[in-house]
Amino acid sequence: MAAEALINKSGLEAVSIHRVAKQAKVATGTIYLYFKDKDELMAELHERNLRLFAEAFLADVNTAQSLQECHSRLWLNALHYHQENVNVQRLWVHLETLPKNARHKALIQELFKPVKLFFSRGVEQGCFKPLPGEMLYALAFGQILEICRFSQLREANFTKQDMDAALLASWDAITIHP
Amino acid sequence: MAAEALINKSGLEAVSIHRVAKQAKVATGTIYLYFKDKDELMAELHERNLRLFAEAFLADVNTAQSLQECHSRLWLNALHYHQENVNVQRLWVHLETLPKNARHKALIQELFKPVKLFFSRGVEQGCFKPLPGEMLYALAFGQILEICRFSQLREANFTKQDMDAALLASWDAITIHP
Amino acid sequence: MAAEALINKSGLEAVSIHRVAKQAKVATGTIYLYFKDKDELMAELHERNLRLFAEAFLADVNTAQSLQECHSRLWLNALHYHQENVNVQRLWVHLETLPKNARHKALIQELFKPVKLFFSRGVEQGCFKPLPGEMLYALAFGQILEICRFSQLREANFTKQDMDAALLASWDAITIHP
Amino acid sequence: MAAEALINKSGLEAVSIHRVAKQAKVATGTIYLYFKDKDELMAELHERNLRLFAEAFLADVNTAQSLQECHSRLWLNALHYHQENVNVQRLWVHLETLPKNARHKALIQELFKPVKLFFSRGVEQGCFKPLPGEMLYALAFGQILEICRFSQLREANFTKQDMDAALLASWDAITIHP
DNA sequence: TATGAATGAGAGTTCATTCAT
DNA sequence: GATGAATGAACTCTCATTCAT
Repeated sequence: MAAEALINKSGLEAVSIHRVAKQAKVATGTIYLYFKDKDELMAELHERNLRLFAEAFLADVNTAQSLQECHSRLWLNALHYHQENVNVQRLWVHLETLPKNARHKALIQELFKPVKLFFSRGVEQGCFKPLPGEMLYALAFGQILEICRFSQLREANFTKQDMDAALLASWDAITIHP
Repeated sequence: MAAEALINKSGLEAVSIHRVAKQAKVATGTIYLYFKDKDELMAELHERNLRLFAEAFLADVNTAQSLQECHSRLWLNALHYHQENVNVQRLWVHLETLPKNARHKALIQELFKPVKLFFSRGVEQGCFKPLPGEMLYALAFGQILEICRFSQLREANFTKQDMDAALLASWDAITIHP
Repeated sequence: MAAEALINKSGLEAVSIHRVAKQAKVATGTIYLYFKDKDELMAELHERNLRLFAEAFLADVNTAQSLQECHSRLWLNALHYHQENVNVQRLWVHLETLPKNARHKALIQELFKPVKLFFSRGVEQGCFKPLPGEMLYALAFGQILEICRFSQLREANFTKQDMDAALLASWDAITIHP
Repeated sequence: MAAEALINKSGLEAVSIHRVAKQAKVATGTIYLYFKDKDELMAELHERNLRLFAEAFLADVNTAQSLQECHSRLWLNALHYHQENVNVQRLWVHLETLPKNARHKALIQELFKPVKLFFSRGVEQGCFKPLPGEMLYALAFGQILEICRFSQLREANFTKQDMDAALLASWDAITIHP
């Protein structure tokens, strides 16, 4: 989508219908044949981003793998995605304030169902803490955005070892300890 | 500050100089007596927010307390702050893309120095994982924003027990395990 | 052009984008479809004025005419133009302070080439003083603006004879005397 | 006057009451104790400029000198003044469109009386063309602004000889030829 | 007299949206 | 379906002017 190129090039503020049309090499009015208004365009952009993230997040993850292997892949996938798509964060934060329609929530449910299953599997096996899936998600992956922010703002330069330790810490956070 | 009320009322987009002036019950031009331009207004708003957050975050925390007690208070302070100041997140993400000036970074360093000390104390005592302060920060508190997001979007209703477990998980994430 | 009408009606200060749009009976934004910004609008206005002046100045002047006939027509043309376009002077003075781009200077060179040729012809024939074209221009036509100013401000009412004498004086100024 | 410094520093557009007050190291309101409004301030600025110009114009000119000596001094005085006070031209053009009050006209009459006398003396002696003083003024000095404009815009570099010739041409313009 | 904070109209400019072609 | 000129409200910012102190 053309709007995406714009965001990555010049930031969220640069997204105007005019510029999106120019980038997509169509006329201004044409945009309105495909989207009711700018909000809808942004919502679909968000949906697209969610799909892309889900795809990247779940890449090479399957039920045949051990819990820890799954966790490790998910965590690293999320890390790499956010490291490479810095502007997406801003878009998310921006769009998440819009009134969520049911369709949207259903999509999220569907996209992240495998993650939910992964967590419930872990809980059933007595490996993960007995908590709701959303909470385990937050505990397991919530640090990633923060880590990326520190890296991006050059307030910290984390080493490979630091990252490995973070991955392990994420595992420590969700698993049961003696 | 009037701009704050607006953000909490109608979101970041609603912050126009006109509206800020109206909210503050002054004329448009008056704003420009106190701020060079909108960027400065937003930057000072950010600074103010940082201070307020730091204050709330560090409330009732002192070096006489045990590491775990400190951690517990910090975590709960952060949680409550974010639960009560939902829109602040969006402001932060917005403002963090602006070019950070040195003054800004210095402020952050200063405000969060006690947190840094807390982490280095824990590392020295062999209790926390030997990682940079920023990483421990991300591991200990990074889930909080995510937890709040889930709560706010009503995608999950966490119980008191869930929250306690999350606090413990945060502790698990940063401490060394046998 | 609508901006022109405004200048003639209410002076240079009255030229605001809003008013120009109103005069032209279009919306404000429409102006910006045709001009990048106000500077460009003013620059094109200036260019237009230069062309109109050059056209009026050179009307009915050709190389078949004697030097004195040429001079006489040029002088009267300039006089009539300035008498009928009083506000143009102000616009010129205003615009001449803007940084002149190369395109602008080239236009002036081109528009007034015939005048330059006229002066160099006169110099070659030993009739005009051997001076640069610009100087001869100033000597031959520089009084006209001043004459118009006096007339306009009603500080003097010149007769037809006065004007004829001024034309002759202009000729005296540039020609060689025994 | 403080406004003058501003004009010479940053041009006519930079003259705002705020800046004038700052330059003069008084409060904004203080300006309004001495001037009814901005128009009056500008009018007095104009008056001041007229006085300064008249003074410079008439420097070292007296009735004991020959007509040609007088003319020569006046012409050179005017030239030097305009060469050194480029911004004044713009101010004049700007202010001359304001409605001239009687006081203003009287001042001009008074300031330039010696020039008028000079011209009438020349006419009486049969040396100058029998024309109104204003016309002779235009013929004798009207080229100067044009010469300065060419010089300033670097469209021409006049030599000392060119200038001398221009002075002579001015004399030729106003005197009677056999 | 002198101050300077406050005013609010109006400047230039952008942009989501419409509609005749 | 597709166009893109036109719209006009809303934006940021400036400035002559006022008035309580």
